[in-house]
Amino acid sequence: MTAGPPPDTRAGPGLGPNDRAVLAVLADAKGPLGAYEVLDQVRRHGLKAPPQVYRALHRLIGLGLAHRIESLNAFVACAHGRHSDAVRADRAMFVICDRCGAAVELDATPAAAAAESAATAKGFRVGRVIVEMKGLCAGCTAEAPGPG
Amino acid sequence: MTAGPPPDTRAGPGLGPNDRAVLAVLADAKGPLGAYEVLDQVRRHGLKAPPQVYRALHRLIGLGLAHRIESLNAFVACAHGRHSDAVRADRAMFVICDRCGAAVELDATPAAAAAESAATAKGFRVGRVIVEMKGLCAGCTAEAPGPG
DNA sequence: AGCTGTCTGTTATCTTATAACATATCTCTC
DNA sequence: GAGAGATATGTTATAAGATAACAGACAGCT
Repeated sequence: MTAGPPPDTRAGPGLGPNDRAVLAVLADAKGPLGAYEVLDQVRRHGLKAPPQVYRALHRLIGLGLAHRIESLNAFVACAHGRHSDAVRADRAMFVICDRCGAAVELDATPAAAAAESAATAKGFRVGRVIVEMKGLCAGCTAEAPGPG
Repeated sequence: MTAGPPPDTRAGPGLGPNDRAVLAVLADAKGPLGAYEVLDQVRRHGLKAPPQVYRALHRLIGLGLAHRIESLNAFVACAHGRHSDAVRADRAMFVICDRCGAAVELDATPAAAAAESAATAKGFRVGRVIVEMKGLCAGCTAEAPGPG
């Protein structure tokens, strides 16, 4: 038999130990994490430099296991673990609470369809669609002042 | 009468000379500009440091005269010069050509409504809605390889 | 063994954005 | 026109986000 432990394929093929460490940190997080916050958390796994984290993040995003939130320059684990072919990774959208920082992943399909329709009418061929909302989550709305 | 030239109010009240310089650069640009690209262009107006540019950009965005494109960390002049109350500044969306860098501003109202609907159903109170699309513009689609 | 491709480690650097503090300017009031 | 308050500006330093470039390790294949 070969020496060494068998590869851990829990999270799917093609993931190296760095990828799994980064994914685990994102999955445990309460909300979106900046790349350097991830780095702080994975130092105990031996990762030391930004490129290691960014490489893992890029792979995870490519596999649909994580998402980048553009308006925060931050990253989250995908709420679905892994997207099926039917639910494309780039059809996720986020609502982000300005008060508590929580980010909730929602299906972007209807919004993306409306957006894509307008773009296609202008002759654009659309690839990725980014939809992000800022506001207050249910809990923070209850506590915050405001109309009605 | 007071000494000195009368205030230039072409672009509206409340704009200082820095704001007008930054806005003029954005309006002349072929596409979205990074804050440091703007800075390079306004050095001839005497601006020297990033905070001067960022402060002007923040004011312009607040007034609806410019937009930030989150996925590019870049800025554009608003295509409409100034939004009326009826067409809210935060109801603009962008399609960005990955090949030539062009960014076209479109009305985000239908897409934003669809997105907001999903968020409201989860108890969110929505403020700003960000919709950005990446892809190929009509011209670049014609030149680029691909299906159909 | 030798080749190839992927993943990893490391240093240095680049880009983007803001904190903090000082100075000036404008306007309103008395 | 002197003083107070708000707004705009200038400047230095630094925080935060991201990548280029190169070196080493390791698996699978012929």
